[in-house]
Amino acid sequence: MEQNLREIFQIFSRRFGFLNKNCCQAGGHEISLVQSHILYEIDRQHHPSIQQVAETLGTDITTFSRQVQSLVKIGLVSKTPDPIDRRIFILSLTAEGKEVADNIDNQMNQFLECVFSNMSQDEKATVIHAIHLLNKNMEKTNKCCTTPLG
Amino acid sequence: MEQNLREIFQIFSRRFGFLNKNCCQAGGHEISLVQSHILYEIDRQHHPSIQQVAETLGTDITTFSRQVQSLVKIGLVSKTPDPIDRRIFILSLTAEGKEVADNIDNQMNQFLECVFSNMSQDEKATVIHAIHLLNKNMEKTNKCCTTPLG
DNA sequence: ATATTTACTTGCAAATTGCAAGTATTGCCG
DNA sequence: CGGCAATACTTGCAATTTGCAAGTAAATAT
Repeated sequence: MEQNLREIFQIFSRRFGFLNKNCCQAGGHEISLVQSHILYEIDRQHHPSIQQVAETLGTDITTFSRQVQSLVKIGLVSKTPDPIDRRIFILSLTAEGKEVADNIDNQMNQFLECVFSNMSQDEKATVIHAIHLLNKNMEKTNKCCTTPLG
Repeated sequence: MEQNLREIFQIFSRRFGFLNKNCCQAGGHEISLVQSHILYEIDRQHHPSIQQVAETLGTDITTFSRQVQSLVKIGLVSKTPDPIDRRIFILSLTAEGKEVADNIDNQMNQFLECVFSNMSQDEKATVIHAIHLLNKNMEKTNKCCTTPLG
């Protein structure tokens, strides 16, 4: 029963990473994996600042600043100065950016549905419940271990 | 019940990625995330060739060739020509490399145990079972969806 | 015996990264 | 109010990482 915990997570995480990579072209835009993550996160958060998204993704702020610039240049993201605090830029997806993000999301979900299609309803529910459990507990465990999570 | 499947996986995968990143210095060697993945995979496979590991990790072979060179240079990996087919180089961890890989692995598992420590035995078993299910089904689903997994 | 394939390596040139140092705006404290 | 620190973001490098093209060397096919 006490197997190597890391191994099963490592394999799963790698495969999920491949999936993310493969779905990058889904929007017809050939964006990079990093850009895909950024689109995803801007879509998910409610009018986030540059700082917020950079931190969420664990990216250096200067690197992130440039990534955003490139996404603005290709017309997928727009930067709006915060009306209250003008040091801050609010990020949002353009119509085109939203479309790309949605296409990627659909393709991801489609693949995942496909993975689940070989499972019973019970198994599927179990898996979803398990991931929720993991997420909840990983969040709680931020300061538990010697190495803090970023 | 029908929530966004991708989301929960995306969050989990990202967090697990952070964990991997944070454990890179565990061996006292300050290696990069990519190097950590390579050490892990060399350790896991049984005397793999350069080609094999590159493919497993989804890395371009030329990039991978250079990554291996750097790991050889810092003394964590050794390249041995295959006695039967001399085009092939067999990869293995040096004693030091094995130690680094083990340290990282221990730290990863330690953190994961910590995450599980807030769960009941039943919950833990459920999660482990769920990840196994996922891995099994993701493997089966290679050619299922329109976008093939790498 | 020659051609093709396979495994791996190098030459670039482009893209990505992060630290240091910058600007601009806001908040703080006397 | 005025000056000083803090915050949000941007640019200047310089180093690293990346991948395609083109190479070498060994094995396999014809």
